[in-house]
Amino acid sequence: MCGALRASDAGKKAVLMGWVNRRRDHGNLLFVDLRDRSGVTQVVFNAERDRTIHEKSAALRNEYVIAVTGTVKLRDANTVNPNMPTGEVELVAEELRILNESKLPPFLPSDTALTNEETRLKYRYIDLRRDVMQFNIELRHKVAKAIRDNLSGQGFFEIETPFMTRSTPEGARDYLVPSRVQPGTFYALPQSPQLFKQILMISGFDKYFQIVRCFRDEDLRADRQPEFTQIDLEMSYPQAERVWEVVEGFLTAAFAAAGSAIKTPFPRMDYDEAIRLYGIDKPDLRLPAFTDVRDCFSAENLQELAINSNLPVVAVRTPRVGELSRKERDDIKPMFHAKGGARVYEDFKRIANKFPDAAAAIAKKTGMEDGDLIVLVAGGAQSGPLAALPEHRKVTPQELAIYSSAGLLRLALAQKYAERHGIFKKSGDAAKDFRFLWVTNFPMFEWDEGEKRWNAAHHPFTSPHEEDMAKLETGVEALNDPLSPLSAVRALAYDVVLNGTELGSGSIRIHRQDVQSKIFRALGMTEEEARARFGFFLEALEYGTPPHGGIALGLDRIVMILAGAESLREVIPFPKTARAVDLMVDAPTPVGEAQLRELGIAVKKSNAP
RNA sequence: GGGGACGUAGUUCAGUUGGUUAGAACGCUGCCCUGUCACGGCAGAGGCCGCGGGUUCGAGUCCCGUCGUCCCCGCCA
Repeated sequence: MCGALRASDAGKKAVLMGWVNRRRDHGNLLFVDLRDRSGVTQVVFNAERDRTIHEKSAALRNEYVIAVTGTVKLRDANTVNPNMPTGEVELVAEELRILNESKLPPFLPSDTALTNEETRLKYRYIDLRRDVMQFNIELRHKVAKAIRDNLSGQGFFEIETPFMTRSTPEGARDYLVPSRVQPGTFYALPQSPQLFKQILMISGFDKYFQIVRCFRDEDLRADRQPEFTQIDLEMSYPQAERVWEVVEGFLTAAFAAAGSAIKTPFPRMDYDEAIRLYGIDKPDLRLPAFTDVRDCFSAENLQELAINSNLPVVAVRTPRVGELSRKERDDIKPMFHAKGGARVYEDFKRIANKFPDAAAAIAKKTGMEDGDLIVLVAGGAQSGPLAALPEHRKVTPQELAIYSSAGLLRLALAQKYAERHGIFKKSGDAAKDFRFLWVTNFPMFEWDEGEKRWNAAHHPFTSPHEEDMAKLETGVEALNDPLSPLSAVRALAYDVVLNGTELGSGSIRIHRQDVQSKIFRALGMTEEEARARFGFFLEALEYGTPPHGGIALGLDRIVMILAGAESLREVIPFPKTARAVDLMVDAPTPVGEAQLRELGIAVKKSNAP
């Protein structure tokens, strides 16, 4: 292999095959860097030593595929290249075969400047030759293998589930596959193997896992692709803590495979606490949490600032941004997307001028240091008096509006000034670079303001807390009430979060048919609707279902973070663009009339006025 | 569905207030070069300024539309 030769190989005969990475022509002396996935070795064609082969080498161009036979030679001390692993040796060419020529590529794998992504994706086969991509794909392989080995070692069976399955609308949109044998009917590609893995528990395979492709027809993001890979697992009889142990086990193995020693167990945090401290259910622990500074102001202060004194006043601290220019301060306001009645007070200096006592108290309470930026988010006075809220509701909708708009601003500011505070830079210390967290006790239901009903926050097979069953009973009687006791039902659901990215989501499932029915009812589904959608599953539940639970983690996201990449596309060999297009194969495409006819499908012309 | 950024040579980019023949670097082609490793030197080729329309004596530059890529919000049970 091109990356394998070392000083100890000197004098040996060797055959190297690979691509011409670079060519340096010195007249009668020609150097070629020969590349394969293992690395690069310098090959020397010397006219003095062998005129014929030197003449032949003149035809070599970038990305030609060649085979070179020669002798491994120790380089002279002054020609050693300490920057490459094979830099102590070179291959003196004795025989050259050009295995294939290459057209002039649109960009070279050896280019230092990165080509625009559109071109990279169109010529993905060339892009993948770049050493970074080779590294990422190899990393992906190692991580997946470590996880497989670890879960097998923990007694899990890898079991496949169907890709062509049943559409169960609700949640993400399905990708549909038309049936030719039964025209007018469709399979759906799985959004996750959720029901199949639960049925595997009912079937007695008490520890299941699968590294499996999932499909969701939703809009894309840097960390969301329409097809993505999950590490899906399920086990019988576990407490949530047991599932977390399993996950911490395989993540430790995966990160070890990537050269990082992470510490377990991961810290845990209630959903409500996450919202209060970070304004988001997937906090990035590398950045400082919020501080509630309402009590730093006097009642008169708050009135003067037109701040609602019943709601929290959140201080967002961004460390070490230094002195901000006037323009930079002005730029903060547009970064703030107010939810509800939330307002931003971005000019801390002005507050300090007007209310020196309050500012001093805030600086002290937030631990503000020189160069730190403090921005306040609070409820406007006009956001009105507090509605009479049921006391079981821990974070009220008005509070949530403040917390979550502050949470978004906190991340946007951290992103914008990443260069200055340097918190996102890898330090090499795994404990600092990888901040894992379990977020637990999610609410079971979320109020859908548009539809005026309750949705499952996780999925409808998630078990509620045993203690909250009573609230479920009474809540079912108040289905269309946003203040229904349903709001206080906690789910036995948990997310694993890394550096502000949701890696995975899981829960203890419902194993009793009567509880499952109640949940469907709470979601506004009639018995008939539930039967029509999930009948097969409800029936299966009635045949001796063991308690069970599990989780699914995004493999792509794990590898992305390990690779230090900004986008999933950097760790997926053949990804899609933001409009879900594969630029290399040019998919999706229209299909022929004949093919459609056979499927009993007619395409409606959509460019009607 | 909404907001924002971008689109100039094969590639990465520059292009001033709207003004002569649209530039640079890398890559490419040819010639020279025996110790380079992001080799060097000389010469050369290479442009539908994304596409369509408009304003103007004159548009890469201003306006409108459109297509494409990226980022964010909504969405992602």
